Amino acid sequence: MQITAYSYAGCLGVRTQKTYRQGQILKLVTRERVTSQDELRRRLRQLDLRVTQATLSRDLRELKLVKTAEGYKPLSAVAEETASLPPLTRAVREFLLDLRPAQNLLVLKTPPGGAQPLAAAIDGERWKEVAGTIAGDDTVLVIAPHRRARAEIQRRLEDLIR
Amino acid sequence: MQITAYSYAGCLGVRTQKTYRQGQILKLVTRERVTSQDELRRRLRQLDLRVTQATLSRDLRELKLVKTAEGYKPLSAVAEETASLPPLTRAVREFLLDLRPAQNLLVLKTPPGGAQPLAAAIDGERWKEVAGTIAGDDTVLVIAPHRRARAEIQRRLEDLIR
DNA sequence: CAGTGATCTGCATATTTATGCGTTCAGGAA
DNA sequence: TTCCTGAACGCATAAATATGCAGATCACTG
Repeated sequence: MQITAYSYAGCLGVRTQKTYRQGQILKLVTRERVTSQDELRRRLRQLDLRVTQATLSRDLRELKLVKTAEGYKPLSAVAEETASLPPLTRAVREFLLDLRPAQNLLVLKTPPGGAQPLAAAIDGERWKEVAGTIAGDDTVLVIAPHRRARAEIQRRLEDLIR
Repeated sequence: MQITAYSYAGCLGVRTQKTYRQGQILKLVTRERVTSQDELRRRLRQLDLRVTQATLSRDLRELKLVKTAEGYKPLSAVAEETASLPPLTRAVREFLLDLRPAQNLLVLKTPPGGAQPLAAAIDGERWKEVAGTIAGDDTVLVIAPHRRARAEIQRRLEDLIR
């Protein structure tokens, strides 16, 4: 027996359907690909929820759903907290895919386009162990004066990963 | 000495500034709040990168940057893989904040509006241990026939968290 | 090199999203 | 009750974003 009593949304006064509607939006969006607010509006209409696009624009903002190439998606809580971290921490978590030492050098791998911002973030720290950085498209070369310094930089970066 | 040789973007032929530009976009966007493509266009112009809004629209898509109330943000790799996970896994990771047992019941806490989709996802599994679910706004009550079943459901949900 | 296909980009415009303002109504306070 | 106040919402439209198409340049290939 599935009880499945969705929506006792009426408990705050039947007038406002906002809470119930937003729940349905979340449900819809996590299940299927919805690529525009107007499409969402039509899907909701099938559930007897009639609202305008304007209202959906407001709902989506409140629910922190963002438009991606694959439709609206929740901006995970993880991604959010990210915004308040120090620049280097953010950059490392966002872009650093791989890290390999080579004598006094450190080779960092990132997704395409990620090298520039990662290198910028490292430069921003002004660590004295860093002689310089060279950033391509998906690779950053960090140059240290000697192996000992390289090891220290490596340790710090690895610490930031989690 | 900071070498900081950004941008040897010319390496594939000077003509295309795409790679370099996208690197700068990433850098800009992770550092400051950019709320529209036109604003981004103006910031880039200060770096001597002159492109139209149309190009930025394409860049942002390629870089998987999404528009949020606080400006454009990277859709973290984490959030992405999420899209391909089973519905219940997604729902749990996205919405489940807290989980507490009470005899044969399980009380799940979610952010506002998250209860409906989470309950729907649980229902979708059609587990025989689940007698039914009741979803409010930020709370789901999962009803099991007895404590043993509740423990099993709890175990499965906890497994999904990570 | 001439030819071919792929990529990048701008332009113009279609499509989509955001928002100022006005209305309605629920929930108090008096 | 009657009068507030604030939330929810639609309407109209402004603002922002996406895209079809065409021109330009590059990377190859023969």
